[in-house]
Amino acid sequence: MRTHELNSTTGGSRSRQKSQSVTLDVVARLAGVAPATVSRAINQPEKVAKKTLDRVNQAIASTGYVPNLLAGGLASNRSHLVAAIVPSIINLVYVETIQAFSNKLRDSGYQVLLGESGYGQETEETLVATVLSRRPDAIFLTGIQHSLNCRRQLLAAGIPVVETWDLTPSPLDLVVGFSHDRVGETVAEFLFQRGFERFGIVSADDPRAMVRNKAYVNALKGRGVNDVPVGIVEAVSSLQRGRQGLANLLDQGFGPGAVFCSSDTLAQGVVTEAQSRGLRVPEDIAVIGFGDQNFAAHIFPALTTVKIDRAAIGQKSAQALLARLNDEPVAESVIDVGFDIVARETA
Amino acid sequence: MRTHELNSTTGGSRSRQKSQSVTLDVVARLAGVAPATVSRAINQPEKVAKKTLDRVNQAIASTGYVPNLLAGGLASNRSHLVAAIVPSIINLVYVETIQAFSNKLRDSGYQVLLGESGYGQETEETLVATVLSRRPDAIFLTGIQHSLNCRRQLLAAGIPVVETWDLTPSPLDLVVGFSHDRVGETVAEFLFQRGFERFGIVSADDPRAMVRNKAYVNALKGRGVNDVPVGIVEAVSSLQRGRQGLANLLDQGFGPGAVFCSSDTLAQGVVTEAQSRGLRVPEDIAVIGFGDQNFAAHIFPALTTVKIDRAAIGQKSAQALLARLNDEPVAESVIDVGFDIVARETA
DNA sequence: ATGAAAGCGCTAACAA
DNA sequence: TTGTTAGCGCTTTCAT
Repeated sequence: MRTHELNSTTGGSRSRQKSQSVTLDVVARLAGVAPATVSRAINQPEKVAKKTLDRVNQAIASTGYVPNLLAGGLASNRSHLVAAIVPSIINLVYVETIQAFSNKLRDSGYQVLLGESGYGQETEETLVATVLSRRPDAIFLTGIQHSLNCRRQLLAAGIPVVETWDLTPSPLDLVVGFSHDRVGETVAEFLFQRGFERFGIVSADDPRAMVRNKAYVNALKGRGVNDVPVGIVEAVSSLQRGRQGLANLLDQGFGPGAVFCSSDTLAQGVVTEAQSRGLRVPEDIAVIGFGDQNFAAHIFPALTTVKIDRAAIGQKSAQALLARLNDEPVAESVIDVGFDIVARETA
Repeated sequence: MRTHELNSTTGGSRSRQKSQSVTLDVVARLAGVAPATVSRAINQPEKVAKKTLDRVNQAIASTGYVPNLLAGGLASNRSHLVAAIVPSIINLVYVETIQAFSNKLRDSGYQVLLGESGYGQETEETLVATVLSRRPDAIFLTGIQHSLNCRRQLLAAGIPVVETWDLTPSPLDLVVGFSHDRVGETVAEFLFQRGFERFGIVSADDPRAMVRNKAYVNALKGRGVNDVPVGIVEAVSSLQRGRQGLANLLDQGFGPGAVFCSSDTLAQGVVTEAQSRGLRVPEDIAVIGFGDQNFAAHIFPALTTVKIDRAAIGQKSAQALLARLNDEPVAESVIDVGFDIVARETA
């Protein structure tokens, strides 16, 4: 028996509280109905006579009854929990997607269980197992690369799955994202059109960024640009790492030219480093970021970047999952949210 | 019966999967032992003979068994879930605390259920109820202000509670944080010592920031400074709002002087706005932030700020909660993590 | 519209 | 060390 003593509101006396002893049965007895009726009153009030409903609600209020969703989930085989796995919770970019996802699901009575996988497949696999033990009704994944074991577990769980932030013709179930290949190409094209002659990269070593970088380099190669110096930094972007990245590039003799960054944060670091060295942006160093985060439009000079509708990824993921959960037909299992280049002052 | 079809690894065939039908009993039968033994093998392996353990583990591996924690939690009255409620999940400052909290708890087999309350007591109350229905073993709260109903619910739940990011002599149960009053005073003192003569504030309208502001203004008053213009912006800090905040102050005729910001993000906005107007930092506008976020040391000029050990709040909260959960004596129920002023270039 | 009864998958005494 | 027996608190047919 676990009980704990909490200070009362007055901060004074300490008395033993029986832990959560108000159950459905207690409410039922108090309302003079069967437990099943209380259950219905809570979950399908339209199936209960108004008079009964009132009595039940009053009993609930007077007891302060809080349903036990562990029991409910076990009995109904629906946990009303949706798991979401992101590489990093301190990366705003993913959190904004999760926020939209979460809000949309909340409206339908689901709660989101958030997990942080880091940028490796192994930790993802472990996390998926952990999270599946809570029997979520559906699961949100970041990226489309998962270990074989992870795929198996997901398959065995028999729940709707949405993979996000990328695209593939053959998703596990559903996929909502955009093409990183096309981003890389489009950025190359954009910078080329702007008349830059030297091109560099400052990128985190995350897999999706690498895809963009590769496409960028290839597109440039197609334009006759063969030397594209790269400054790779560790996976969690920060302003500091952006500064290091540019310093690195400059050390490699990178002259006047444009730098494609794998995130706006890194881009901001590049701008900062340039400024602190007295280099002009964009004349000496032009910069294009990725993400169009909130600050992008407001730093000085304003950041040119690739705009990703992060909230849309969350919303559409929720929407698709909800359709699955309601056994509605899903119009399309591959949803492309696209991207745009927002030309501001840095490139 | 909810079953869903997922593409198999090969992306080809679509076959119905029975949803998670591997239970403890199946594993037990396969291993030729009683269900209880499998349970022990998983939860207290030291109480099981090595030979038996091996057989069980093999059965688990070959079936891909994933325990059902809803059932486990119901039976044992321990969900191995700890709820954490923060005002905003897109505010890095709180998320960093949660990350440390989460990591520490993971080591002891707990998973964190994260909830976002916004900056109001009502939504917090609703969220607490929602979250308690999952029967968490403990709960992490941000701030010390909660509605009466919320306090009641928490009390009734009978679980350990830690309030954070603030201090009070009479916590609900445990509190880990620092004194916002003292921050305000200390900042005033610091700026005064540096020889500034005019003082302003750019602040979000969140309650804890307001406490700091008030203490700052009072301390200044004690020094004979009576006019402290304030630029208040909406609760979610952003670079843009920082810029607006300074613009606002400047419109009020704020001359050369120092500005105390309620977050580093706002401070960065203030610096940016100053720069974009050709004002010198710190000569014309000096700035002190709050938080010492990762970027603070690396923006240009480097930000002077109040350093809060956010990870320590998370760790110590986890530690204290863990002690409660293990029925160990808790040395102190009020834990002050303190703060420091980091003098860099902006003030 | 409501009630009775069975059981979801697991853990926790207690026996053996 | 292992097995047996009861539930945990709910939802869900199936009756009524």
